[in-house]
Amino acid sequence: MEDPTESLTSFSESLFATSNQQQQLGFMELLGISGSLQEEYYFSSPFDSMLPSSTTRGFTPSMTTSSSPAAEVLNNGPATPNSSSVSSVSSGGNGGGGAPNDHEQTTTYCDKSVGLGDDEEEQHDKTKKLEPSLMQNKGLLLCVNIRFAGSEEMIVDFWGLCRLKPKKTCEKKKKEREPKFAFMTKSEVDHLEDGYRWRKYGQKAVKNSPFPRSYYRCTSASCNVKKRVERSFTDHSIVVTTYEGQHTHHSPLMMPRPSPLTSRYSQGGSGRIPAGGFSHQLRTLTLPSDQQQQFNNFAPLNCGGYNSIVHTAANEPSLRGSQFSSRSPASSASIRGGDYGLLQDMVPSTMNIIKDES
DNA sequence: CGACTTTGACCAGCGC
DNA sequence: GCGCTGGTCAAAGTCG
Repeated sequence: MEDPTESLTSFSESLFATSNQQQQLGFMELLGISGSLQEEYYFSSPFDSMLPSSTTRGFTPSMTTSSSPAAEVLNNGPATPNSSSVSSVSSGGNGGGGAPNDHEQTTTYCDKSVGLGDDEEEQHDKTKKLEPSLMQNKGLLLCVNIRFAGSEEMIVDFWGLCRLKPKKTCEKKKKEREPKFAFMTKSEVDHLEDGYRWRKYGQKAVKNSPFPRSYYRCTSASCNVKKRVERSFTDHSIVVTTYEGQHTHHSPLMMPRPSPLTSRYSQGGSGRIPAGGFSHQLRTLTLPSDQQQQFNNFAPLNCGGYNSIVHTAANEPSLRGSQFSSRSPASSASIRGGDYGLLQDMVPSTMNIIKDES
């Protein structure tokens, strides 16, 4: 059976890597991250998308495999206690010089569920009770591989960005919450070092999962950022980290290790977090024009100078049943400096975001 | 001794 | 109203 993580990774890559057009799209525009977001955003679980399409609102991928020298496998070495032991397939390009992969995946997405308009959504809600996880899965939008630096190479997958529309019945009741962003990380360690200091304040057993969920709070006095860490019950190697809120301070563990790549980004940074203060590299992402439009259609909000991308992709024929061929060697896109600064608020600072300049 | 983790208790939201 | 679940609190324990 195909590894669902890999398959979804493949999909996400293909989303960005299928065109020769070099249109660039800011990463945070893709994410729709902004400090003034009023809704909760999630990166949906890939496994939600693997659920039967009759109940899933995400893509329903089907896959084939074939050989491709352009693909690569990362981090096949033994696990280290503090690093990922598992890796998913990354797209081609230099990407750190991984070995060629054995197979390429061509992913076909029958995203009948993606693109539900609000009306359609409501109709859907009326007729079918959805699991909470499925509710989050209103469209797989984005998946980015991030690698840890050096020997602690790791792949982090950003899964589809979804908007969780609050139920109308509880709109008034629910207290306003900070925007949430979830990251799925293949890792053996639950609590990934992300440059900030966290204090664990709770742990709860999760329903339908043998793994407990841990609750952390940023130890900075004025910072009320929280994060939840739990393991995916469908793939125990995946750690789901959900961040809530935005840091009001710089990373206390930030170690300035400027590199040519990071210094480049530091020039265009937002100033939010000094780009040179991280050893990040950005893997460029390119979105073909039609797909960029697709992502732009996910962006009804324009907050803080960033066009957020979250939107139901209603009536988007470009994604319906579209077939993406991954491992395009021409894959690249850019994450602009300002977006990058915001990204660093979200992404563990020990991760390297691979910049693919091929 | 301070910072952090552990863990049981408590509370609120939600569905039935 | 009741029970389930998620989220948080706080006392106790651990560690450097």
